[in-house]
Amino acid sequence: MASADLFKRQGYAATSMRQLAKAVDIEPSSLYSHIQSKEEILQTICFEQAEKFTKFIEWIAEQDDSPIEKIKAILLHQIQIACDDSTSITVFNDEWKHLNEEHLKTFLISRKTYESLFIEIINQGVQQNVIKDVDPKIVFNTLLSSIKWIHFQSNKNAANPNNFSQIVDLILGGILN
Amino acid sequence: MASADLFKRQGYAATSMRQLAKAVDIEPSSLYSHIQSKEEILQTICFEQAEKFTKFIEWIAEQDDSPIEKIKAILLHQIQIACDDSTSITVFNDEWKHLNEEHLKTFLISRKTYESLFIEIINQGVQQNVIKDVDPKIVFNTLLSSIKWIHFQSNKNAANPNNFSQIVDLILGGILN
DNA sequence: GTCTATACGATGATAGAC
DNA sequence: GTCTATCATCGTATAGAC
Repeated sequence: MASADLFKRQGYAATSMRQLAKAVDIEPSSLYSHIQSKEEILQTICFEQAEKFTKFIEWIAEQDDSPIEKIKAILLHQIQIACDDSTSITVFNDEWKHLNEEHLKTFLISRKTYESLFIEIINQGVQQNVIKDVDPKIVFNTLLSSIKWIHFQSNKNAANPNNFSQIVDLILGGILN
Repeated sequence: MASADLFKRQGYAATSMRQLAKAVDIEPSSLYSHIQSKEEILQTICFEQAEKFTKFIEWIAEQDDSPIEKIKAILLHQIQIACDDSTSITVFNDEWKHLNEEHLKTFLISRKTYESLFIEIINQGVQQNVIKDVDPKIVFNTLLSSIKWIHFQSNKNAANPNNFSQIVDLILGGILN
C-alpha cells in the first residue's frame, strides 16, 4: 500500500489526500470511490496489524510451551512482521493516536487486551522462577520497546532473518557476558 | 513549554499555530514576535535535547569508568531526562522528521555522532569480554530502544526514580533469572 | 471508477495600527 | 509585544458528467 509508505515517512497528519492521490496516479476525488475518508485508511492499517498480533498471542497463550518459549515466539513473530511489512508496522506503532475518537477507544482496548495476555505469560515465568521478579509491566514495556527500532532499518542491515534469534537472545539474556 | 506538550499529544503536523496561540492565551499573529516560524519551535526542542545527550556521552566517554559503568550511566541519564521532561523527549524522539531540510541534515549528523560514541563504548566492552560479541549496532539500537516507553508513562507509575536502576539492570542483564 | 469543478474551513504567515 | 485584518494556499470532501 502506497498510503502506508507515505504515512511512515511523513506521518499521517502531514500526508494529504492530494499526495495520496498522486502516489497512485489518480485525481484526489477519485480516491473517494475506494475509501470513505482519510481516517479510514489509517484505521484499516492499524486494526489489521492489531488483529494480527492479538490472534498470535491468543494462540500462543494456549500452547503447552514454557513461558520463555512463548515470549521468544512472540518476539520472533513481532520481529518477523517488522521486517516483512515495516511500513504498516510503523504506522501501527506511531500513528494510531490520529485515529478518530471512536476507533481510538477500540484500539486502546485491543492494546490493553494484548498487554494482559503478555503479562500473564510473564507472571507464569516469574512464578516458575525463570523470569526475574520485576514489575511485569516494566518487563512487558521493556521487551516490546526493545525491538521497536527494527522497522526503521533501511533494509537487510542489522535486521535480517539471520539475526532474529540473536536479537531475541540479547533481549532475554541481556548484553552482559 | 506549552508547545512541547501539544506536539507530544497531537504531533507537530497536527498542531496549528492557532492552537499554540490559544495555549499561551494570545492571538496567533502575536506568536511571530517571539518566533520566526512554527518549525523554529520544533527545531529548538530537538536540538536542545540532542545537545544534552551529546554533551553527556562526550563527557562519559572520557571518564575512567568501565564500559559497563559508562553504559549504565548513559541509560540512567536518559531515563532521568525521560521522566523529568517527558514532553520534550517525546518530541525529540518522534517529531524530528518534521524538521526542515537543513535542520534535518544537521540533526541526523548529530545522531550519527552520538551513535559512534556509544558504539565505541560497546566495542570496548566486547574487547574486555564483558559484553556479548553481537553486532554493536544491534546492541546500540536495542539498548536505546528498550527505554523508549518511559516518556509515555502517565506519571510515577512504573517509571519513578526508585525503579531506574531496576530498569537498567533488566536491560543489561536480561529478563532471565 | 475516474474525471472536472468546486465548496469552504483551516493553514502558516504578514502588514500595519496601537 | 499585542492586536485586527487579511492573504494565498492547502486541507478534506462532495456533486455530477462521462
